[in-house]
Amino acid sequence: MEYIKGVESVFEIIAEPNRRAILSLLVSSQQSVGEIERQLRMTQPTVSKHLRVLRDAGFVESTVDAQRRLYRLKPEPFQEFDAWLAQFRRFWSAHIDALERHLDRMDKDRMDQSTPTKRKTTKEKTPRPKPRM
Amino acid sequence: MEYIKGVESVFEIIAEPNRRAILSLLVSSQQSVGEIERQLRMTQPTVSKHLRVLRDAGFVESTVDAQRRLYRLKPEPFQEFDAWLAQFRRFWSAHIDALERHLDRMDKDRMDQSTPTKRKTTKEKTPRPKPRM
DNA sequence: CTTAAATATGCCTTGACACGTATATGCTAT
DNA sequence: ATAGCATATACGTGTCAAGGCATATTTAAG
Repeated sequence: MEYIKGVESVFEIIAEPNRRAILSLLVSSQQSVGEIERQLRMTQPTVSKHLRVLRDAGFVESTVDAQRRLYRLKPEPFQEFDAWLAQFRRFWSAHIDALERHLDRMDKDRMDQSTPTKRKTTKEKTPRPKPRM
Repeated sequence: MEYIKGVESVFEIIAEPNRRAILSLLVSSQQSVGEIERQLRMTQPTVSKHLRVLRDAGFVESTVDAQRRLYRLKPEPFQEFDAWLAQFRRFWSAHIDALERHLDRMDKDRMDQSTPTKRKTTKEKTPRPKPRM
């Protein structure tokens, strides 16, 4: 008997690129495992495993069609993600055009917690670490 | 040689619970590393590392205030989530009040919304949906 | 029943990453 | 200069998920 392994959050589910690809594929219509496998060029076990994860998390559901399983989207987890995003939506939509150009420009003075001392133009010194590619 | 570490997508960034906590904390106002450390009860290196990841991904930016670094949100990455969610939004909103009829809706909706349906007439046999609730 | 097709699962290896501890760097005041 | 605080990074370690491969399960058909 198998019991539930990891109750992954919605965020962990969609962190996987292949799973996002599967979800995007299912937007148009339901698909069988084999169809997903061919369109996304993944091996069959990989597709099945991801679908298992997606189903356990409520992203998809399946019906049986002969030897195939047809998978289709379920809406609930997306709503959950949207709910999380909501707390930031107000923030970004307010700043979207004004702040965007401003930041793009360069870094500007942004000090309000004054410590009366000498500081260097309060410049964000983004160390620009290692350009990893 | 140097190992080139993974370029994490915005989805991988928010998969981490502590990072989501930091982001939520910054919604109200900018915070220093020490303030985040205390409020979220994380060790200082952990906070700094997560902030580093968040900054590299464009979720936050920082300014220098004496010995402190003040971190605040940046809006761009959140828009990316919103854009990704958009492809599912129409789908799920139609489901909210008609969950029980969703199997019927799918076929009909595909034609209504002019979805690029490239389905290959997968014949399905009466998908007897199991009553989920 | 046997075979074939489609899908699911188990085992294993590998690599990513998060954390803790220790240390380095940056910044300011004296 | 030196000290001291705030933050950043390096290194070692443990954990866990994703993929490959082999095999089990399911379903249909002969």
